[in-house]
Amino acid sequence: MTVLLRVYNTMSRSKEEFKPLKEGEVGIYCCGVTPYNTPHIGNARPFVTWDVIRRYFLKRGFKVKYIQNFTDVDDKIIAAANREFVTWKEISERYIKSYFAAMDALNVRRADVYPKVSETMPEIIEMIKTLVDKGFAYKLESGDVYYSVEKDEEYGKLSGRKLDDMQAGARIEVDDRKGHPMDFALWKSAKPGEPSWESPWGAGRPGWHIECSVMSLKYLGEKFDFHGGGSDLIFPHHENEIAQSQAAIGDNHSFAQYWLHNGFITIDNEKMSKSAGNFFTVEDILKKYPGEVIRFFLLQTHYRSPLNFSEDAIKEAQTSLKRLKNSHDAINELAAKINAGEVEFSGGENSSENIFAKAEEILKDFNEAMDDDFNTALAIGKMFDLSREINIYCNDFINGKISMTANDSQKILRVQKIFAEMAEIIGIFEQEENFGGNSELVEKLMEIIISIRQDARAAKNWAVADKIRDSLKDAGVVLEDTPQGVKWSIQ
RNA sequence: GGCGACAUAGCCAAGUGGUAAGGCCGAGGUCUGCAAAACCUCUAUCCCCGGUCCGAUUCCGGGUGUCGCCUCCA
Repeated sequence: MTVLLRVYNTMSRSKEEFKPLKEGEVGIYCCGVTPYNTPHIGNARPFVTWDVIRRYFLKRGFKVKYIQNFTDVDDKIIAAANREFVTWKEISERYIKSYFAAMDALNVRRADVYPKVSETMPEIIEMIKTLVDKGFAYKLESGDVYYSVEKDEEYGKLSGRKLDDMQAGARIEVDDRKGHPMDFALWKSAKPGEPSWESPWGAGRPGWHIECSVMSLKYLGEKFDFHGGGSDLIFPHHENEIAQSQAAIGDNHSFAQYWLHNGFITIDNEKMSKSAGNFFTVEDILKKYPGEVIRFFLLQTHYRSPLNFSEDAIKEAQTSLKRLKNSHDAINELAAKINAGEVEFSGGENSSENIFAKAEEILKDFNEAMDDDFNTALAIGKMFDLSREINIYCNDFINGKISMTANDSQKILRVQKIFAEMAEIIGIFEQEENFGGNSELVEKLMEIIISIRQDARAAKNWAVADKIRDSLKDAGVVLEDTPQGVKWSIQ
């Protein structure tokens, strides 16, 4: 297996050739969410990105192990619980559910494991103990345990900063009990009313960062291939993870080999964030647009680029996705006819030659685009190229301009497969259309309406025919009069 | 103050040392009872100034602008 795949590694700030640690296998750790409220579209971007990356590796024959955590013990969860007079567990469970609902809508496949902080306590305590024993961490009177950044010569290597250059305390008050202003908490002593776990340093809970070090080690080992997340996690989160993990393991080349970070979603070109209040939840967008459209919107831009969210932008994504969908439907219909033996073959023609050759070439280009740091924007562009070829062929065939031999039909089936393969990696056209209730009933009603309209058309009663079509359109149902009869679809 | 990213047509967005994918919108045409869908045609010298090079949008330097990280954050 020689896959020449290049990825942009934040650690080196350049594209590197991907070499799996184990031939044919990929281990991925993507930082998950802190479940304290419903996910917004910016939160969703890394998960859609990694979903595509995973699909691509699987398609290329890799065995993929994909881990994504839930940080279910956290200040904000506790704060939310206190506000609502419920337990932290209730809050985290509620928003984990809401997270999964959003991901299902976006057609994001489940990770292999979703470890939680609350279920990884013994291992977390174990690693902190190791860090204290090795002298990388120290305990305060209060029971808090801190990681000492000065003990780590390489601290700052991911984010490219030096301790001296950072303006610690510029925006937040420095806790002067700490040895160095940048030292960060591994273990926080329990305050009254907070959830806590027993530890060698007294009752408390883990600090942020340590959970990801522990969980990745637990499920992927000391070395694994990819670690991902949003760019805002580069510092301090991932920097601190590296510090902890490498100190604990005692090897500066352990932990993740490639660091991939996605750009932000913006609103009016400003970062979307919960604290700034300028966000759109996935749930809200879903009220107006299918999850597939949101997913497609995210993937039309390269994952490292910023992506500005707006109603117009998502509308455009919907329109262009429809274009691909039309081709998808057209080629599938033709393939179904071939498979059902409904296509009459005639000799002599070689109608599929052109589209077949182009499809194979486009698939190659598509894969090359994905090989180049998962360039979904380019890859999707290739899909549009094939889409045009499919439209031309299907139209010509339907209009009787061309015919097929048995050999052509096999090539057309291959073209259909190629288009489907690309769609599968992007993750579109996999969700059932929502008929908004009893689809059987809707089918029947539409049959009746269309038949009445056809009678009107036969009688050249255009006023009635057009009124039916226009009214349906207002209701979100589109009618198309084609040579093969009337087609309808829900907008 | 430190570090970093980006700047491509009306809009969105790829990309390459040898004059620039794709999508949306718009215009014209074909098809249609009219539409819709689809197809065809048309719409850019890539922020500014230097430098390297036979040649730069692509490399280097400077400038301007926008954004991000240095606090929780995807």
